Amino acid sequence: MAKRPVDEPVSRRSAESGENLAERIYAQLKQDIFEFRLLPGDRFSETEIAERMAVSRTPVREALFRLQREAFVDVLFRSGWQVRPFDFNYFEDLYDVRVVLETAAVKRLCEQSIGGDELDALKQIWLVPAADRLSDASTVSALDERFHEMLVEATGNAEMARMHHALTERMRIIRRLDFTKPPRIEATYLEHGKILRAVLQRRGDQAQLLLKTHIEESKSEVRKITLHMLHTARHKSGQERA
Amino acid sequence: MAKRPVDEPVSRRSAESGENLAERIYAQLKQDIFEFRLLPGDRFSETEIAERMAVSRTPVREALFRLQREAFVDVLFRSGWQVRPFDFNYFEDLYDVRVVLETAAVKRLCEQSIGGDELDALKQIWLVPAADRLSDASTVSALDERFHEMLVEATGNAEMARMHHALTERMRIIRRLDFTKPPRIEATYLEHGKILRAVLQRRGDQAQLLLKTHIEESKSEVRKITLHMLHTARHKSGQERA
DNA sequence: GAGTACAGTTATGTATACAAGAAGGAATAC
DNA sequence: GTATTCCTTCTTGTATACATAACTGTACTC
Repeated sequence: MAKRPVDEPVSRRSAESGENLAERIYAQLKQDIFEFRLLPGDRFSETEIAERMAVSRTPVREALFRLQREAFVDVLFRSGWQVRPFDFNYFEDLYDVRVVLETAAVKRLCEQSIGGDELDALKQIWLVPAADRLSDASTVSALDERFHEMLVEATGNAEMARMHHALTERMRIIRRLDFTKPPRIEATYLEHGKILRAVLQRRGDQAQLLLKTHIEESKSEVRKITLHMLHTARHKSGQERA
Repeated sequence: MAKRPVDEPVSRRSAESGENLAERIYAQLKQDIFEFRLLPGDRFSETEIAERMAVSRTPVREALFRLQREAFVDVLFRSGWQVRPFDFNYFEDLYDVRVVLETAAVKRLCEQSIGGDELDALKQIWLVPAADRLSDASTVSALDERFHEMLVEATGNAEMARMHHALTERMRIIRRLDFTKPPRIEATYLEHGKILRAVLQRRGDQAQLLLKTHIEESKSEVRKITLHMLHTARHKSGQERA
């Protein structure tokens, strides 16, 4: 698409790292939030970010506005920016929206017998012998995200998939904390397997119930463990900085 | 060049309307799209908008990026901006998402007997004698939007309401075209009344079915009439410009 | 006459300059 | 010691300058 110039003196840098600065800074900041280098409640200024990333304020502002729209940060009128503080009600609402979207998706999958490709792909990952299961927390966490996203994608509704993906991104920060303990990973394999089998057998009601229970379990787990995990993360991040 | 606004002092206006320029330009551009002063497929540049609104490119770009994220416009790499062309599959997907969110909402309203205040307010509007009904297309169109939004808001899930509101905004351009004919208005009163009564009687299944049918009817109506309406709107807008 | 090369125009992306207001600290009055 | 006032500093919002690449039309070559 983008035509390559014959010689590449300056355009090499932009080609390497994501086409434009604003995009790169957006991704970097989001990663900083996900990995608790920027903590909920932390305040910072545009200049500060710009200097750290060695760019001007322009792309930084563009990235920040995008993060603001996605509810990761708030701008305080002429008084800097802030990583949005934890709000459990907010996350619980998001979990409920996920229940709505995903149960609607599996209902459609069962009733219309569609999404064969996506379901096959999921089988390869989740319906495997116990010995073949993965155990790395961050890997399983990513697979978990994909499991739920693909259920929605399988319906073929691109806009619903897009909205669900946005939800997933917004919840990642809190969902990661849920995957630090092996029992949680094991339970995930068990429950995803059950849901998947129900969908493959086109048992809509059962699939919906299993899925709803599964998500609401995560929801309650999260509320239990988050405060402690956040403090740990905060501490660890503090050490890394020093 | 853009230093001195022709119509009004820019500082006064910003104090009056919304504190900052980017917000104002965002609203103005969105309105231009809704009212077909900017037509799907139209191309324009940042400078062009900036000069017309008598501001610099900075707030214009901010507004455009927001509109881009909300799927109203596309940026063509170093080749200007474009009002997103009509895509019926896209709008159909949005209608389906609305079905999912709103049926889930009324289900919850019926099962948990919540949202009394919102339902009361809706009663005042939709369950009135035929003589008291409104007939102005744009008024009824706005009330129609609020009807569906309030069903979702009544569940108390702020994030679901926010997502639904975003959907409503994205669909407004096409939904307006649906309300130009009196029969459509009458049908809306009838169907909203039925849905509302079912919800008030906590008959969940019936309410869901009525709502689903109601939305899908709009969806099919829209696909039928849009092309013609769009041409009319394009013509009218051309006359206004000349 | 057709195709290609080249330069001028114009687009967005990025950096920088400037404006206005909020926050915080120091100094002063009591 | 306490409260208040002013001033410095730092913040975001906006305007402008500059960089780079794509498009377009023209002139030239074959």
